[in-house]
Amino acid sequence: MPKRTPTIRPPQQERSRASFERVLDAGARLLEEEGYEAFTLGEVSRRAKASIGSIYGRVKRKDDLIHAIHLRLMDEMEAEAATAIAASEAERLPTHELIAEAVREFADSTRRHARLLSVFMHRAAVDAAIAAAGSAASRRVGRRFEDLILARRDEIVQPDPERAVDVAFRMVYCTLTRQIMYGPTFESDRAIGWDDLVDQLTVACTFYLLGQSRSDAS
Amino acid sequence: MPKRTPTIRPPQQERSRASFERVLDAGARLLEEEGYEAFTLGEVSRRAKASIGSIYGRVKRKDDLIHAIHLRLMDEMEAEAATAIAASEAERLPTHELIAEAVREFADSTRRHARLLSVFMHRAAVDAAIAAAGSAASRRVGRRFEDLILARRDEIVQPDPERAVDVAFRMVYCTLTRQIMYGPTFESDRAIGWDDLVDQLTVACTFYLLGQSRSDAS
Amino acid sequence: MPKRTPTIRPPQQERSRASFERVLDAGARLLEEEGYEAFTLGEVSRRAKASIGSIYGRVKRKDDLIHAIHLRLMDEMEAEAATAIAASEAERLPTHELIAEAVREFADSTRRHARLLSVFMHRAAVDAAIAAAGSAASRRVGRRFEDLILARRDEIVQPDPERAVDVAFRMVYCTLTRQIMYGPTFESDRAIGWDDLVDQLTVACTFYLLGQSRSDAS
Amino acid sequence: MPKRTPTIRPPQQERSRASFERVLDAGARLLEEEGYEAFTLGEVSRRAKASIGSIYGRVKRKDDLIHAIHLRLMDEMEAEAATAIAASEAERLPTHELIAEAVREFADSTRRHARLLSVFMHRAAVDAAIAAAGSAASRRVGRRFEDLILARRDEIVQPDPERAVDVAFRMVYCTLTRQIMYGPTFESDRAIGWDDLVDQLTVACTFYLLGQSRSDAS
DNA sequence: GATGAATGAGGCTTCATTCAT
DNA sequence: AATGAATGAAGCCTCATTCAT
Repeated sequence: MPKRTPTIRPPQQERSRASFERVLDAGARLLEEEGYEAFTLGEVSRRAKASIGSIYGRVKRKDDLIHAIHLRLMDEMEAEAATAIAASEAERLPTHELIAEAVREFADSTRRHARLLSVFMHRAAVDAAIAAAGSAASRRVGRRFEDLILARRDEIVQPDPERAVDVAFRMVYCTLTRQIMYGPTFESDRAIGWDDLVDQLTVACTFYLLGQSRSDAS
Repeated sequence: MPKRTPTIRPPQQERSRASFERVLDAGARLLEEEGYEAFTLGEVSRRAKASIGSIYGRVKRKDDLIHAIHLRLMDEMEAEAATAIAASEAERLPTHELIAEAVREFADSTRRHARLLSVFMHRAAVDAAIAAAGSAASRRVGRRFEDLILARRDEIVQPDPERAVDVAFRMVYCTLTRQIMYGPTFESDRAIGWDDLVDQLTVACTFYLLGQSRSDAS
Repeated sequence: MPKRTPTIRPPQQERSRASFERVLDAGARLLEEEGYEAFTLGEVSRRAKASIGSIYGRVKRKDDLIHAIHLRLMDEMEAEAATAIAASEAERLPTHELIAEAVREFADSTRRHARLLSVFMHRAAVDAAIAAAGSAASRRVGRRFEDLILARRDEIVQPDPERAVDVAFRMVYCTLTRQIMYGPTFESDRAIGWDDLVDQLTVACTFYLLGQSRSDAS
Repeated sequence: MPKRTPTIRPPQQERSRASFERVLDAGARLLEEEGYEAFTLGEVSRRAKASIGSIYGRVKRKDDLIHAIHLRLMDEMEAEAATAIAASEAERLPTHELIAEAVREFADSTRRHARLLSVFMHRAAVDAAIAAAGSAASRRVGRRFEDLILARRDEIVQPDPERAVDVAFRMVYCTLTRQIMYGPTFESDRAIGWDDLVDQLTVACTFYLLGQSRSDAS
């Protein structure tokens, strides 16, 4: 578990750790509530009741503060994913239920952090550091998802199981993250509910990976 | 065909029309090449060899210029989609080939306009007018896609064919647009090629919509 | 006479030329009166009655404004030197009077621009562009001084006349510029008057270049 | 020997003295290596491994720290000058060799401390305390130089020997300090070497003070 | 005394928008 | 209508100095 926060000067007094924690919290809430364009140091400073100068005591530039908030989120989501996957593995479920569970866990975590995640994903288009960290976190989650299902490789009907599992993960990942980025009616008139969409993604993955017969139950 | 450009003052003279056309072209290229943050009126004016004042003669504010460029792109992409769908309908293909063709046409159009589309999609998160226009265009394309396939409704194995076709469109739309926004290795380590991904999305849709048996051919 | 002002965007309207001229004047006076540390864009803008933004319409950054003021000064001083040297050449004076005249002309010009020149000389220690431009101007003046006297090369008693004339110019240049940079009592308790110092430098040069005998008159 | 350090609170404990000594050393090196603009208390503190607070325990404000460093340098250079002059006096040299020796000693000392000295000279333009202390030190050195040579007053050919020796000192002082402040090619294209320049200054002084005949040897 | 975190004034720079010509 | 210069509101960032621990 390597430390990945080189852009932050660690505080050397307890008092300041708490203050910077307030800054990170205020910054995250500000991003959630008002979006990136409203994320000015003046506003962060106002909300966190910490001077601009004290923020610059911890980070070298504004972007580094964003990165710090991002890393916190990525770490939190990864921990959630790890816990969920470990739980699923322990249960010895039939494969189609394993897929359903994995998709649902991922969906829940994504939805829980929807607003903040969405801001960072947009930021990733422009900020290489966020793109790199976000991509790395996604890939780690993706690897876990794929390993979990590849443990049942012999049930997969596609000729290249690795590729198929990868495509399945992408479909789930991209469809769900798009919903949180633009809402449920961006690309279609149908206002499909979140749970309904998650179910259908599960069905689609099951058909695609396992073939029709295995999912007769659903 | 509703008038969707209320924010632009139509030019009175031919010479102005040409000049504003240059502005739209230069703006589009600037967005493609340098992204939204570099899109300043000063730079647009420089590239289009048109004065800032003359731009303000056509639009009330900077965002309206972005909107005008966006609308042009949406119109162009919709026209492409309409042509493609009409061609597919005329061919009387077997359903799984129809799906493959529809997915491929959509993918081609998306890819052709990748850079510019990507900028506008990010803008949509922050600019309600772009979100609305982008969503409307996507929905029109989605409706066409879904109607095309729903013409074969009785071949669909899912209990709610409308919903299933909708989910299928979303999976294709979201997975492909995400690739153009973040590249092929954002969410996964596997560097899957564009064509390969398009193929696999087709397979996944076919399995999901038609069940395993119908797609034995692929 | 090459144009040496690449850092300034030339105004394209007459009105703006006048405004920028006011900015240069106000900037020069501010430097003279308050020195470099007080040279803030806010103060320049206030004195020139021109907005900060309008200054940035002409220069890319604050330093470029300083450079523009510097170049104006260098050009003016060079023109003065050229005129003076031309006049001295025309007179066909005996060599020791020629030296006296050249030294005096240089001294007058230096003294006339003392305050501003002093600011720029200090700036040269830190700003490479000013050092380069200041050095180039000094060298052009030095070359003229040296050529003027080397026209009488056969009267020079030192074994390497070029070097001797060069050293003479340096002694005059350095001693006089130091007086304007730090005043007449920095390096010595004796409060020597400017004219007296200029005279003595002339005598020293004459003894050094021509030997004792030629300067018996002084 | 007047007390010239009123702005520094003397340390009460031995440990503090050592710590403040480290601050002075680090500050001097920082000025030498990076110049005045990089001289921030944060950086001094970092280099000296002493807290900012502890620096403020010794000095009332940042400038006072600069002054302390400056005084140390002035004291050191004066001690060097005193030693050198005493040695020259003891030797009973012919006058022109005495001049040569005095000039050379001064040149050596100046050159040894070039970087730091240069920073302080520029600072003197803006900081009156540095100007005063620097001027006082220069004047003490100048007085020694002049007294040394005025001991041979009857060999001086100029009508006002005091003034002539003063001018000679100024020429040497100003020409050499300018070389260390701006380098050997600022005011002239000719790249004259340091030793060569020192020699020629000696020759010039000798001609000026003693007349041509006495320096035939050189 | 020592520490270093916190403060906040102040400087530079950008750019959408206005407006005189 | 067209031009592009002028405006001024923000925003970022630095650092001398203070002060709680």
